[in-house]
Amino acid sequence: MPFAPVASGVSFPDMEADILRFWKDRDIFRRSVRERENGPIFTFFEGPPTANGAPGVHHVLARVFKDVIPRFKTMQGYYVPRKGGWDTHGLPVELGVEAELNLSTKRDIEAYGIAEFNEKCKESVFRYVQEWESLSERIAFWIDMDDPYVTYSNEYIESGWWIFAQLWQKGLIYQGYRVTPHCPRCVTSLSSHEVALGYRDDAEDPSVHVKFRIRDGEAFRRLPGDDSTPAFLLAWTTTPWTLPANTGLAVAVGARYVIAEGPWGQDGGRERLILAEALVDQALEGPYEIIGAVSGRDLVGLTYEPLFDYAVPPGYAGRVIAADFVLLTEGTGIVHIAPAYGAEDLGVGQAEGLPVVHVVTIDGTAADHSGVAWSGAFFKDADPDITEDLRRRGLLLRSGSITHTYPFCWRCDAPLLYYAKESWYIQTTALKDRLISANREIGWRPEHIGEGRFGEWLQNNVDWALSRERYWGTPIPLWVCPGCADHTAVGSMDDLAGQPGLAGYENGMDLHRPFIDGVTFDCAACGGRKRRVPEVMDAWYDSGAMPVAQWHYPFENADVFARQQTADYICEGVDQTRGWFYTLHALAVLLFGRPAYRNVLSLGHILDEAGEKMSKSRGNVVEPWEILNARGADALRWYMYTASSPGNARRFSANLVGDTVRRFLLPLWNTYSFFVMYANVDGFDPVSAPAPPLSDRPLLDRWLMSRLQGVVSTVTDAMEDYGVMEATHAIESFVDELSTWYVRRNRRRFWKSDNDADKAAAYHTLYAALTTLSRLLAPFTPFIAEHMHRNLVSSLDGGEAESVHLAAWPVADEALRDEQTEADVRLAMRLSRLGRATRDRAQIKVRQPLQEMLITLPGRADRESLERIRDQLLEELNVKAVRAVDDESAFTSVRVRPNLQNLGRRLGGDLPRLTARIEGLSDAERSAVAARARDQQPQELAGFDLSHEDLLIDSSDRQGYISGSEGIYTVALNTEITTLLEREGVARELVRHLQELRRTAGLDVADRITAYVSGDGDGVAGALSDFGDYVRQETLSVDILQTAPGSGAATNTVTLNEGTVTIGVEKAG
RNA sequence: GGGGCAUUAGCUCAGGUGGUUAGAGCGCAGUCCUGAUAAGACUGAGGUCCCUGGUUCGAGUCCAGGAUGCCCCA
Repeated sequence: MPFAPVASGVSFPDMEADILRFWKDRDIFRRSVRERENGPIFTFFEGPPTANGAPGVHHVLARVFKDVIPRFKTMQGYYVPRKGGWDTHGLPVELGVEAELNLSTKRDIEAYGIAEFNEKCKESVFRYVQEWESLSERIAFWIDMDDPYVTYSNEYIESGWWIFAQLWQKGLIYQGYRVTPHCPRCVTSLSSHEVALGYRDDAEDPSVHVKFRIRDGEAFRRLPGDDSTPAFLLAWTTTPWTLPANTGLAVAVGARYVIAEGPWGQDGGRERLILAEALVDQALEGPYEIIGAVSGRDLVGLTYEPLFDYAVPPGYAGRVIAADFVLLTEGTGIVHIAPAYGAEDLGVGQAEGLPVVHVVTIDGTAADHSGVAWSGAFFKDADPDITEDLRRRGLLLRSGSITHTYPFCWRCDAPLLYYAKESWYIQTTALKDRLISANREIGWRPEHIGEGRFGEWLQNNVDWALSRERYWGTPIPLWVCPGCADHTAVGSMDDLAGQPGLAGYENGMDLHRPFIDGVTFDCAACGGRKRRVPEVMDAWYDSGAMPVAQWHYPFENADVFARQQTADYICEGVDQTRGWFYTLHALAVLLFGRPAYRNVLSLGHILDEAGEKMSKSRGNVVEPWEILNARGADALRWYMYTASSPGNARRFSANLVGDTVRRFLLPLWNTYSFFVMYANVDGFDPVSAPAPPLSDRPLLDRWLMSRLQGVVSTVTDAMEDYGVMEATHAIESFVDELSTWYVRRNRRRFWKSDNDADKAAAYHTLYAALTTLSRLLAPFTPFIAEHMHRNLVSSLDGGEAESVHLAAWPVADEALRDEQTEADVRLAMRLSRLGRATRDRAQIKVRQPLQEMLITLPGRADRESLERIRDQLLEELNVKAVRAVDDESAFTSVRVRPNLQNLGRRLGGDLPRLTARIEGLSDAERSAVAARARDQQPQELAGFDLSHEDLLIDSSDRQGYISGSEGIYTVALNTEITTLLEREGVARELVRHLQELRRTAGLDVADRITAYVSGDGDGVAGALSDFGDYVRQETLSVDILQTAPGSGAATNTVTLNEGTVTIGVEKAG
């Protein structure tokens, strides 16, 4: 037997386990990479996961898409090294450990000990590494996990330091403020995720309208109204405690503002208030008059008296600035800006040069100022005092309270505040233009991310705040002198080791906090002692540093880095747009002036069946192992590739993967199993058996080979454009046609007893399709592809690759393309479908032969096609003849009747004259009349003027025919069943029942038998007298006895032609 | 509040550059075929292509506005 038997019932998970063992034993992954070492390089970057949680099905999505492109490129001959990695730093890791140790504040952590805390973090990040590795292996995500990069390693950190020093030298690092959500009780910043946990919809806060007095000056005097009437800018806020920190007011330049005058002074004196026209009715009450209007643009530059002067710089004048976030739907259209307490405030404040003024300390209490009543009060508790103070001074127009959404700490329930802290920044805005132009060199899938989500993000680029006042991260390598504030950016360990007066440093020491904090050295400028700044890097910095740091560049691997510094392909979830996709891009552009990757596939999220995001807290996470154990990795992979465009969010459930098995994998496997079964019976050897030239093979063989080339080229083109879904859909429809048309139509060629050229052609054709398919499938369903390849190709003599993953990607042979043949077969399939539908309607089963099928074929090309596919139609539809006709008149007749309801009353006794005329119409006349009527044209008949409503037109199948149509094609079956046809039908029924019995009796397909047929009804006898030879031949019967079955025979009773018949089979001789 | 995406059959989703009759799988109903057999095939029912306008000879597709959902950012 040339091939190992392939059972049609298969357990994909078991099969895959065998393949996994084979890959491991024969080191296939490593070899697939190494054997291409001299090919052109194709660089893949792994966006590393954090192994402090178990991988879910969404990780499978990312990993199978990461996997498929490198596999494809490898087969195309590229060298595709795939270095794995682990992301290990960051706040989520710290939070996990905090929860475990029951710590809730930074004070707690420091009391616990930074060294011990970081040790716990380090332990936690590999807690699930085993799980990640085994899942990756199980889904056949091929990545080098033996030598991964680990972001906490000293080497990785050192490369990060080098990058930082580079940026420092380019002058791209500076210190500024950054606003973060802050919990005053825990004294810690919260991540956005944590903030989201604590929103409350029913938070009650003050709502106050306050008046900022405009300073005298040129702009003031240009305002409408009397200069002697004081003028104020009216602003609204829900956080009175931030008012002492106000340093600006923002307006919308495009909006109209009005000057209202009314008795708002302390003693009822007249005052002017400026506010947005659209909000006058909302904001003002009581008598007032509008005395003029100005545009927002005109207000910009006005200066005003601060409400409080104790915190702002001495003599400070507030300034009106423009901002695009000013709303005209609530408030006054003039927004109070306190840069220390709002991200937008800080952003616009920095752009406009407003000072950052703090009036609250880090633990949430109002800063001490002499003479300030609320000194030391909790910030929220200061609101009434501040409001009252403003009222006393006549600076409050209204006060009340509102209920709105406000965030609270998810741990301790304290109200959060947005708080500006000193932070280190990378000045990405300095290279904004290059960031944008470099983005145009990147191929985005889906395309819209590049222009949309990512492009917009770059357009609105703000500097990257990269420091965190945390513990478990890459320490910022910046040492500062407390005396003269001189900074040293350390770019390597050698750099550090070479500093003058170094203390606390040891070779090979852990570079993390707290150890690195103890390293000090002398300040060259003033002789002071330089200490490291306390912050660590944002963990995103680690991720963006990965192209450099994974190789410990520039300290090692300069050659490797030179070849692999730009990725040809990366792939992650769409949530990485402003994460990894951005940090990679930013650092590469800043350091090297070029993009970090050429192509990026951004994946949509996986939702549950109800369209809800999967999350642990919702409890709707699908466990990947359940699916893998039940259906296998190929099924899950194929599902991921085919189910939806990869960039779209997709609803997921385990059932859908089961559909994949039924729809695709099983038909594929059955086709493969079919081939092996017969090839083994016949001892077919693809190497030694002569292959008839393709031109000598039957139409369907040429069709299949042509289709195959088409699929190869479609899949190749799609994959080169990262169109995984398009590629897999093309394969899917090919497999469908292979299984439901080629194999089904050609079964007989495989099991007939002649070992002729026709059979050889069939074997070679199907063999070529299956082996090419195995290579096309290799990147997508690596297991089944491997099984097919190992069994069909590697098993042969002749040095073929022992793994499909070491084989070459197929190249389409255009010479085998044959458009005409493909069109022929398309027509055959279409007409067959139509014929079957018509039989269905006629209630005549396919096993009953019919005399003739007529087909209307309008075009000459189709008529020529018909000649080539006639045999297929005869067999497929079980008719004796197929005939093309010009139109439907051969099998339908048009009927024209007078509409008696209309005509009866009108014509009365003349009616019979018309009726006679209509009945006497010739076929041609009748058609013409019907055509005019259908066209809603009036016409004259037998002297009567008739509208189209006076005639009833319908058509019906002619006696003995039944027809059906689809598009431009109509077929009609001659339904007359002659005695001979009926007998042939019975014979075929008999054959089927005997075959069925053969199988249930466990006979081999090659066994010869004696058959018994007995029972009432003479249909059987008639059928056997006319078609006995046929029955014998089909069932391999030596003899058919019309008697009760012998005692050794397997028997069955069947209903045949409405009679009950007993049949039996028995192995002959 | 800003940006992005999605909305097509009961469900999950396809539908380059506008073009004859909008498709697939699942599910449902009914058949068929079977020397691939615990497979397979076919047919049928099922559609306001989210809504409203516009451009066009022609719109599921392009444009504008709106609705709903999801994501990112505030």
